[in-house]
Amino acid sequence: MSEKIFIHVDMNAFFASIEQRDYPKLLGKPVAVTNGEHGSCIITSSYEARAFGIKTGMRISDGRKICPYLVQRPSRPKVYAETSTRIMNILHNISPDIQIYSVDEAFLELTNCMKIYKEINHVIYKIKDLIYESENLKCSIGISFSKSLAKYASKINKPDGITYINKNNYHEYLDNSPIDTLCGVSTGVKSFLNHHGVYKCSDMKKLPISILSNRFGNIGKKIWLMANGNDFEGLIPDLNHPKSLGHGKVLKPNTKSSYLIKKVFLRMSNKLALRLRKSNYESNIFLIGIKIKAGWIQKKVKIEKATCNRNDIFNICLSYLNLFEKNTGIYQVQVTALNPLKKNTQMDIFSKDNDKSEVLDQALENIHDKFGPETIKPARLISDDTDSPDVIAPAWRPSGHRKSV
DNA sequence: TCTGGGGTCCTAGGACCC
DNA sequence: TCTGGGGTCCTAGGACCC
Repeated sequence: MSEKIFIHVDMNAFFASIEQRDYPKLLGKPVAVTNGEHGSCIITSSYEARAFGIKTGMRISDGRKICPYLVQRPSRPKVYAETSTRIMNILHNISPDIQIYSVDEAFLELTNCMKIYKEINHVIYKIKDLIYESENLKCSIGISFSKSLAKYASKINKPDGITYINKNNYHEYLDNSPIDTLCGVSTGVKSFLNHHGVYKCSDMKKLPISILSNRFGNIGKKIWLMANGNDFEGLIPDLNHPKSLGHGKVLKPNTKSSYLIKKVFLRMSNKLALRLRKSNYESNIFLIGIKIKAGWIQKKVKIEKATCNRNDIFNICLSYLNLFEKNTGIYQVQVTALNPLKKNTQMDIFSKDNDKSEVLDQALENIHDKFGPETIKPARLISDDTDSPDVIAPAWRPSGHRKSV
């Protein structure tokens, strides 16, 4: 039985590289991409910036302290999304066995198509060439007999690298690697493992798999197998629709102004409604949450009739908010539609059967499409500081890859 | 020192039923 | 009122990813 072949394609400093590509004067310079012109948090940075110690999540002000000439660029989600879509299409043409892992990462299984390609190197260089010709961007590729090792491999030679981990050499790579280099091991699992004397992957041999599975269930088992180079997980096909769609906003710590809190809920509701409508989704379960000092307090609210209407959603938020004392200090809010489903019927905006607010929403949406978001908005939201630009999340899928129902 | 925003998956345990 | 046993559904919340 021949072994499987997986590759993991990872775009190098994706957003920052796109900025450097589109603005050549940024080439060779330390670039930090932030959420909008005045975003305080660094989403990602160019390799030149990383050389100074710039890291994702760092505040831009702290970044400037270690890298005075750091160039700040507002993120352009639309451009990144379009670029990603083209790249994923290229990959899909190489092999239909694809799992799009995030906006800039994908797994491909080449086991079947090796009959056509003969040499693994031919495929790898073909991918790199096609992406470079199309997008003027570079990627790193990891090749191995399992997904987790392929992902691990793609990180080893960056940028623009190729790393092949096979059955003969995987111990050399894996054994001395810190346990948290594995995808799936973060602070929680890591501290548990450290507590049991596991610091690098080879230490895992000393730990019975049952200890991990008792504590972390199936994920624990999977991590144990990964550390031993025995991960058997295949590609996970893309969903037909997302499992949730939502927005949240971090507030100034301990915000008590109910006016401000409602305003943020209104904005989140609007954003969510707009996004639902754009993809023709609606939902009848909403997760509303506020974070107080002690942590999150969330509630799932079920309504009778599924909706994508901003007023409906906002009203759900308001009734939840009413459960709290007026003076509760709030740190963060969240509005999420769970299990959104495609609307059954095409809405005719001229039909008399549609209620007014739906027609209005449709009209607003058309304006937003033409002139950009929030050309028209409720008076309460004019000139306010609660907005933040849209962000691309890992679950985001290039258009065309998420099959519509 | 948890920075911001948007997701997924999994599990323990309570509610409810016979 | 808890005695026994067994099953399902749902929820809250933890952990992780980019």
